[in-house]
Amino acid sequence: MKEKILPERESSILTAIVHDYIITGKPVGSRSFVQKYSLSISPATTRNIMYDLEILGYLMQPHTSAGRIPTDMGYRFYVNSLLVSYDFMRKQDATVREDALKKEIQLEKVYSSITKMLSTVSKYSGVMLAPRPDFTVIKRIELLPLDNNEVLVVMVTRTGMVVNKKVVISATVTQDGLHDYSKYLTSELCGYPIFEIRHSVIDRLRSGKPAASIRDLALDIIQLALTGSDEPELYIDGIENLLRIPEMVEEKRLSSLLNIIEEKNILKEILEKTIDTEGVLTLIGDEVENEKVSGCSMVTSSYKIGNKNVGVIGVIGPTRMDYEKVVPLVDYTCNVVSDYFTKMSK
Amino acid sequence: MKEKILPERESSILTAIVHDYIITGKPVGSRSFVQKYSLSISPATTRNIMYDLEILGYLMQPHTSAGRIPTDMGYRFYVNSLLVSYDFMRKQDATVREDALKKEIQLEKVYSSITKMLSTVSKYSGVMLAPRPDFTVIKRIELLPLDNNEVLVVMVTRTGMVVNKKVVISATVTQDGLHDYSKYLTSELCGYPIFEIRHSVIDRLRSGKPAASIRDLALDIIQLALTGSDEPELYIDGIENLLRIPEMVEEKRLSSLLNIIEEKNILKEILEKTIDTEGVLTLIGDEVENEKVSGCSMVTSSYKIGNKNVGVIGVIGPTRMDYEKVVPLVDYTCNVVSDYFTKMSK
DNA sequence: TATTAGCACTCAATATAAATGAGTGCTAAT
DNA sequence: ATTAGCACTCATTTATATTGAGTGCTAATA
Repeated sequence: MKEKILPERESSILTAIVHDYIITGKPVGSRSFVQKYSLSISPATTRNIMYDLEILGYLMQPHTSAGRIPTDMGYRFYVNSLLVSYDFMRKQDATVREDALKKEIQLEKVYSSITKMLSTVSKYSGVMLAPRPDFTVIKRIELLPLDNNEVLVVMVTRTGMVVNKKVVISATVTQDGLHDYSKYLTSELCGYPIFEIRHSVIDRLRSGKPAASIRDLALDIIQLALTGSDEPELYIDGIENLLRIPEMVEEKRLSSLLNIIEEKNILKEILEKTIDTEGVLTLIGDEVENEKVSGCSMVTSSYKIGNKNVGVIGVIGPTRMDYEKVVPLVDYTCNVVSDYFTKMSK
Repeated sequence: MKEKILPERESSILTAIVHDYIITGKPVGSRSFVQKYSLSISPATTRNIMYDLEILGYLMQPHTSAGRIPTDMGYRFYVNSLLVSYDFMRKQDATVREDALKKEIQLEKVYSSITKMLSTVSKYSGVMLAPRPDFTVIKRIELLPLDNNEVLVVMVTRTGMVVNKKVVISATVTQDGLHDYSKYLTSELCGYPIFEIRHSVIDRLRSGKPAASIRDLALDIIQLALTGSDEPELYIDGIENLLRIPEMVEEKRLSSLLNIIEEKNILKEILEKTIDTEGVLTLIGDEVENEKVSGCSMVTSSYKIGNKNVGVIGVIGPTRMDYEKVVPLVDYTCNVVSDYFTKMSK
């Protein structure tokens, strides 16, 4: 959809109006507007311009004798005309620092610290769609005896994360036996992503030339360890923040929000749709095509491992969100996350 | 503090009033009260009794011409006179089933599923103070090479949980070397709780008779792996639920609540204080001696490993909480958790 | 003596009416 | 094109009844 070109003055007034509304949350009226910004045009002129902008669909009036508020299209214009400045990021030291993440070997903690940080800095709610577990590339497998017939499967991923699974087997095996299994599995499966292991590698190995006797049981164990859903997990943080925003609390928007939190699937779907987008994506109001999140906006960006998009991070807030700060925040964080995953996977 | 004995009729009226207020949240007036419960006494008599109960401190009036609401003391009387019935627990299949927990080897997930369940069933907020990490008894230690000079320390606890730590060392060691270290560490440290290992066992081993050359580096590694805070972690779930309760949302109680969620320390302290209590503890309103949580009540219970109290679970809600359901819920869940931990640690 | 009908009184909550003020659109003059 | 001026609109605020569920007290009743 092509955007109409607005004359300079109209454009800057529109931008200013949207900006003002984002800050104050109150409809912007002509008189107080020119006064506040000491403009050199009269309220009447402003009114005329506002009228034009309303006809064009950028502004609307909540009721006849009120000031103007931006439509979704108005926000869109504002966001598009935003020359994103990363200045304020320098002042923020609460940002994710890559080296802080590096110490962590538990995926869940990495994810939650990223969302926590997004919500803390933005003062809205931070979300993260984790990479599909199936894309994880296995680097090393170690089997350890736990109990009579329980085996602990320790899998080290290419990104340096460690995943544990408990597997119950019928046969009993010695510790030395398991040690051999581990070597076998590591040598055969190292470098493969989980989905390949599940769908082809195991079958290939099974039907291959009759190998050592260890083969079948070892494969049984890893097969069990890799069972489980391939759903990418969704992390949310900072819902409390949204409750500090008046227009969120009002009406039934609150309960609609709580529903979303409870059934994360809706959000998951929305985020999954955006995964192939490059750069920061702002979804304003109804652009998020889901009536349950009407009145909300999302700023998202897909992070990568290497040059493949594997997941999405983002911030959810009211339509009246401080895009000027959130956009660079999401962009910056996304880069950090991409770098982190990419470096780790080398 | 000894409780005054109330005559049968007074007592049952008080109980009924508190009950009614818990359900409706509205001050209970004499006329509608007798009507609603088709009592055989007149409103006037009820008023007299209410007056007495007010003098005794069980009830109060929000304003002169309103009905009565319970004081903290009134709630206390109600809770004390509660003959806890576990009937409804049978109908709840959303409760934690021990066998569901048994499949899990990640402590964090066990904890969060317990709190999630507490909040889901109670419709309030579920909390859990996890056992101090230092009390964990080590059953088995395994060292695996990760990278050049990074070692993955896998610790299996007596309760069957698995804890991973990454340790960076200066020396380089072979895989076989690590294997020997593992054996050494397991044989020396198995059966000791972490705090003993930290405070005495390591020292003792170090100063013992000069052992194999592996000793010192092995001890270095485990020492690094065991560094870290001994703070018991706090898990919270279902804050959303509290936002559905009118009196929580009103005034600044909401923000006070959000603060608590943000700095978990306050709650931690409160819960830690209760850890040596046996059975279910109800803290009503100001009995939680912290002005930040005024207007809230907590129902808690300490769970055990063997016969030692190691942590606390509980439910946080408004003073006007449905104690009749929450008390058995917390009690029951606590038993399940105790049994679970105890069985696992055998 | 314990209970209750009756009555005057209170006061939050609700409904109704008036006043305010920030906003608009339109027109005519600059 | 811009703007001063003016009549008009309407959410918000303020002021003013009205209502109704509640109380306490007193005197009659069982």
